[in-house]
Amino acid sequence: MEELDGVDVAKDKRSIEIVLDPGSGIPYYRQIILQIEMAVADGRLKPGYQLPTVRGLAVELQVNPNTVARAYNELEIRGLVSTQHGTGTFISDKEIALSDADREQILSQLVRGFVSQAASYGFTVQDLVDYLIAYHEEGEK
Amino acid sequence: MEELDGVDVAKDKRSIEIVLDPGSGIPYYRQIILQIEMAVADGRLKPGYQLPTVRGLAVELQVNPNTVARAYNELEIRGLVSTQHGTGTFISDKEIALSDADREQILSQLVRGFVSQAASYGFTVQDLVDYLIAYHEEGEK
DNA sequence: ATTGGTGTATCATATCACTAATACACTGGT
DNA sequence: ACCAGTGTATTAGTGATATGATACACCAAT
Repeated sequence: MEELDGVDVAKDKRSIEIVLDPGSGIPYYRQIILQIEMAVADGRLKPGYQLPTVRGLAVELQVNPNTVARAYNELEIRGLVSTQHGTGTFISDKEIALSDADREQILSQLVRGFVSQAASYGFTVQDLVDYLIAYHEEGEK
Repeated sequence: MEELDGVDVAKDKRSIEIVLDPGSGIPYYRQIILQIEMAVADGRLKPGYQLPTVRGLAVELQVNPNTVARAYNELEIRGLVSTQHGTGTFISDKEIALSDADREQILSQLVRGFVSQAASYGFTVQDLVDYLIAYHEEGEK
């Protein structure tokens, strides 16, 4: 916590901005999850970074510590973060947290749900493939 | 209900087999929705076909008529079926129920949600495209 | 108009999801 | 050992969700 040579030590702790929208109909704990997911996905949070403490974030968001804890807990189950009791909650390397078989299973389940949902709107799998490819190329430019 | 000349009249009414799994954790009304969605998606139910009546299906599934009605109601909101009070519930042409622009918008939203969700598990869009294509080819054989 | 079919509306109830209050348990530096 | 910081567990209250009981309303054929 000191600066030996005038250079700030990397604290691996970034303040991530989390905002709750009470009128969204989305539960608080889920809003927290989503925003952390996003931050990880787009690189704002990197492996090793410490998340705000349960209490700290709870005060900031004017919410019960349990609500934050629940979000963190669910993120840990998914392997996105790793918590040390008494120390804090940190972003983990998601890639290696799950076995390939697990990832395969999850992906399968996600796709199945997606296809089913889209089918109810009359979309075929071919539609989805086409659109997704377009979406992919879109994101690259 | 009679056969004048020995030929069954086309009734536009097919008995679609719906099965409820009490242990799946999926609500009955949702299971009904899903199975009808699937049947429409793969062509077992075509526009104009009449669905089982609310009461009939309720008795068959040993469930309250309200539960079936709820499923049908939700399907109507999505435009997948059309109900005539006092007459019955029928598959509608979903394809033309929505404008192309609406469909595009919905598809976009679905894909966005799917990609976001998958991203939280560390999957890239490329992963999704690959898997979806595999899934598609799988379904064709 | 009556009747037997259809979907609909209202209310009750059991269960679950979400959040909070509060107390507990672990960790690291002093 | 202490203490200030961290996450955790238990319990309870509120609201939403899912289902059912029951009565109502519409339609078509007679």
